[in-house]
Amino acid sequence: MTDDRRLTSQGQERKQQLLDQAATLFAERGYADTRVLDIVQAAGVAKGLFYWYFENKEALFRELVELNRLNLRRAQAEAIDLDAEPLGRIRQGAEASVRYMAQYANFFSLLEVENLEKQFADELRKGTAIHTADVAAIIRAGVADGTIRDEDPEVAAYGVVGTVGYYGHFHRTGRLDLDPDELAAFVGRFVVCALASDESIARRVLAARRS
Amino acid sequence: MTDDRRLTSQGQERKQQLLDQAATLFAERGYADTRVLDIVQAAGVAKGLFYWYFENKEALFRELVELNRLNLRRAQAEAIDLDAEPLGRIRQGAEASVRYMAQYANFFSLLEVENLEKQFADELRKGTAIHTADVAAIIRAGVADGTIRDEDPEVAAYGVVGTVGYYGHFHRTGRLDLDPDELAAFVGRFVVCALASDESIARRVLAARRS
DNA sequence: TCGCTTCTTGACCCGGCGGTCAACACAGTG
DNA sequence: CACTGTGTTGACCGCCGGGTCAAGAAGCGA
Repeated sequence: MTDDRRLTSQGQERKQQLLDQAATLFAERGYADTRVLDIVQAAGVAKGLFYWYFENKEALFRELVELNRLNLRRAQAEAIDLDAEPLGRIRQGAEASVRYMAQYANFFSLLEVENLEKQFADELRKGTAIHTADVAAIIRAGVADGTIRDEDPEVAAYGVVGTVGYYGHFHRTGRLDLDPDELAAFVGRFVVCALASDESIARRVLAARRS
Repeated sequence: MTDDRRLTSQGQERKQQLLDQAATLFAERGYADTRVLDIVQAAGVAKGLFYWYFENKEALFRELVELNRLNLRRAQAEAIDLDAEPLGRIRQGAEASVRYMAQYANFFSLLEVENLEKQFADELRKGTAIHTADVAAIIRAGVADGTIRDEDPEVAAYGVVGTVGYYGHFHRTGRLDLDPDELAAFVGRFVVCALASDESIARRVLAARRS
């Protein structure tokens, strides 16, 4: 199994190059329309080399998705102030996600990935499920403290995850020509207003700044 | 061109059968993983018959997407009371869309389709673009009359379209086990709260009933 | 220099899938 | 019944893309 392969630093660089090129191409064309040949040509290497580093096309894709998921999660964790109130945390996480997706436009949102290939659906839903569960836990706390409308936290969490995913998608596909920070701020307002139990709470949360 | 073919009633039934079977399979497996052979086997006919009715697999898919788009649009138009205030219309359209998608689970939301195949992307965005423009026009009126928060109507419209699309997707893929009417009502609340300029307006709109 | 390991190449293989089309069946009409 | 048009069949074809692997190159350490 290529996963257990010990690579020299040169090997690691080569592998990363393939991953980078693949990420760009998958984002541009989708998984199905990106051939292994396209990836290796973009990297300037021969086709057989691909299989030294990856078991197959699918394995490379899964590795990319997992990397993306972990990086997104890290960006969210870094942006979220654990001492903030629940709705503030929702806002921070949503804004961070939008920024992350704008910055790494060659990685696509989890929901886009989820839709792309049915063969990956069950496993790829893992990212969405984890993110949704995180958001739901925060919403539950917000409902309990009265700052978030009394809705089912699981259901509401899908609204946050979906909003982030869609705005990432529209931005990446060129239909929203906004500065990433502007877009992140808009998405933050959207989800805060959607969830806040009244407008004074929404106003307070949106006025909060984190440095 | 098979589009100009005059079909007997028998031919029309056969063609519809193929479309129906294809819709189900595309929804279950995606376009790429659904072969022409799968479709004709599901319909109980021979493979060559497919090409009597459709130029190719792609043509069938495009026809399905167009049918779906028109039907969704019709469902929205029927649900929207033109005399209602803007935010109420937004709510009605969103709820109708969610209901439509729950009812026709073998047709998928426009945004899902959009993501599926890059080869169709430009044309398939037509549905999203039309829907978004409709919603934006309503939002613009709502911003003008002060009932909708002062945001860019185009940007906000993507939030409505995206929310509907995502909730349709989660419901269809079994992660939201809600009655369609319940789900529609939730989505209606979500978008109304996200957009309303203050909570008394949100309350008024959500209290409104249309028989 | 030699031996071993890692990395790289590209011609080739093969299975799968979209699409073809000659032959045939069926239905309707004069 | 003969003719015409519509509808149907399935063996076959060709192309494409994922994957293979023997041969060779490069790198490293003794």
